[in-house]
Amino acid sequence: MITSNELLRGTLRTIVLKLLYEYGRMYGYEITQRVKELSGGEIQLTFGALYPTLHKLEKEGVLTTTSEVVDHRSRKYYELTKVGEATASTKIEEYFAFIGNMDKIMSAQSKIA
Amino acid sequence: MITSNELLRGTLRTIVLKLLYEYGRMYGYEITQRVKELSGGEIQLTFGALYPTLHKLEKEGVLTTTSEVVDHRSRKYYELTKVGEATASTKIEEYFAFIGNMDKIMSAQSKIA
DNA sequence: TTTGAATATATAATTTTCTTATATATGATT
DNA sequence: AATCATATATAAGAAAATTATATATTCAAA
Repeated sequence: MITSNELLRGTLRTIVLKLLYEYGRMYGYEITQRVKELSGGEIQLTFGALYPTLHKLEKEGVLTTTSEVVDHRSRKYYELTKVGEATASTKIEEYFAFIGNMDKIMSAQSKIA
Repeated sequence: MITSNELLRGTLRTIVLKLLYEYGRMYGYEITQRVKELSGGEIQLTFGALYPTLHKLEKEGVLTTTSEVVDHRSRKYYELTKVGEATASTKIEEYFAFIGNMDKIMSAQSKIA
């Protein structure tokens, strides 16, 4: 299980934005569960990283929050703003571009079989 | 050009190990140039991140150094140790596994067209 | 001839980001 | 009664990266 793989560094914002872009409003716990589920249990976000990131994105105007009480437990839903949707869209594109470039490096071969 | 894309965070060790694994001994400047070349100019490593990483890997016994003077300029070559080769091999596998998992997240779709 | 670009390594200060630990609280299961 | 799952959050510390700076040589152009 990848919890603190160094490669996870730098991907948190991108993951959060992608999920909110795709699924609409979500709450923090839900985001961690969705990531776990989608990755077949391999990627597990930590709350200590997630919440500060969500709060930062809110402060930046990328997302807005609405609180609800469900089953006597409070939930805080996060949703992309209009600006946030554009941000997410850009980040998603940047992700695929970056992976394409990384792939060129990580698939490089000096010795041809 | 991706110089300080946040996605680059956490990939430096992996990139360095991959290049040394594939090309054998290289010097710091050469690593930055190879990365730039392989990525079509899109990924540019910074020295402030590269050298501390190389020194740390040396300290960990992952690589060894040999200094040479070429054209009156000193070069410090880095080479994987036997332990380092195993480390690199593992890291390379981990990279592809991680990307596979990220892909599941980044390709998720809620709305089927 | 001197200025700038390319080559080459390195460190220090600061900032950003993440990990780990901790706190709080409810509901369901054992 | 205890533990697991659900739910949010912060604080201390560590790790990693950015930005700035320093040093020095070679080569080409102005």
